[in-house]
Amino acid sequence: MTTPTGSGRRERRRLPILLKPDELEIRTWAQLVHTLSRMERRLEQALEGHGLSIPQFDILATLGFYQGITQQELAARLLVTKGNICGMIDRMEASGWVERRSDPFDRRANRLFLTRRGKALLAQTAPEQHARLREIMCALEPGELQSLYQYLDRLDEAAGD
Amino acid sequence: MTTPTGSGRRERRRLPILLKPDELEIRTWAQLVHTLSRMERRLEQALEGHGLSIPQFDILATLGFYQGITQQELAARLLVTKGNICGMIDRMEASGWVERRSDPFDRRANRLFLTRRGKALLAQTAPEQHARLREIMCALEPGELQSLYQYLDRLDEAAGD
DNA sequence: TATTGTTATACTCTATAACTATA
DNA sequence: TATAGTTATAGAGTATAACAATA
Repeated sequence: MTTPTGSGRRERRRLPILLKPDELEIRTWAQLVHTLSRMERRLEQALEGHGLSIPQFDILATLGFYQGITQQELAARLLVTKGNICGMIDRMEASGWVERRSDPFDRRANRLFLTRRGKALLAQTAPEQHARLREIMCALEPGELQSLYQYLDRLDEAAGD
Repeated sequence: MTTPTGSGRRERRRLPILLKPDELEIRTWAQLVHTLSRMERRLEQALEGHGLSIPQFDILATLGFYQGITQQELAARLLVTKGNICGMIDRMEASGWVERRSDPFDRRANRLFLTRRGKALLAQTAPEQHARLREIMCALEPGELQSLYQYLDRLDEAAGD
């Protein structure tokens, strides 16, 4: 049951520490969450001037790279449900950034494409995001960045599916 | 303006790649997001049996470590607004996990404490979360984990405030 | 039958801004 | 005045489940 430090009957201590997250696994996890949160806030600042959220930018960038994928493929890639993607695409289509085209070979499926405006928006925001990322990431040497990438990749696989 | 690859006038190509995110900064960022997302989903599974969300668990764990902090201190630590924390604590107080106690020295402020049930819940969920984390993190050698932690810490600082 | 997408619904997290009570 | 917390409001993102159209 691992009752945490200080199961005490009185709570009058100055700073009763219940849980001491001194193990590296926990500290690294907490750091991962914290770092991503900070970086997201930084990246959001650049996007909100364009009326874009981070998930929307992710979709924009994904469609820029994989034009013509289906909604389900997009959902799988972004690790969200198809219902979620459907709503996201609704909003982004309404904004004129994305276009659904029915797949002629399988008329159940939609193929997703960026519109001209969507491409322009991506062309405008991606370099900004990239610049901000570079500003932050340059805290690491190239070799360290490479290691970081690999560590994350391995954790990703270990987190499995 | 850095128009991405394939500004083409026709869109008939098989897979027109607009953006090639081949720079390590971008790939690492994408990997960071993806890995965290996967790990969160894994950790959520363990929590939802207890009716806990990840943000709630974060609060539980933070209060376990820093009992008696104020709502604003908690907000700053979790990088969210005080209004947000207020609502979170409302819900968690209603669930009987957290207790507000008015600070006798500054009656504007609330000091936050885990209730007995909150402590019990933390004592139950933290080891589970820890076990899951260890399962994933053991994909890295101890030295690598240490490096990962430091890299993230440096990025965190670089992302500044 | 199985699959793609849509719709309906609901909930959590999040933010902002105006408000209160205390300092 | 300034600060801690509350309230009201709003919105995004997310999930689930039932449904339609197509395969």
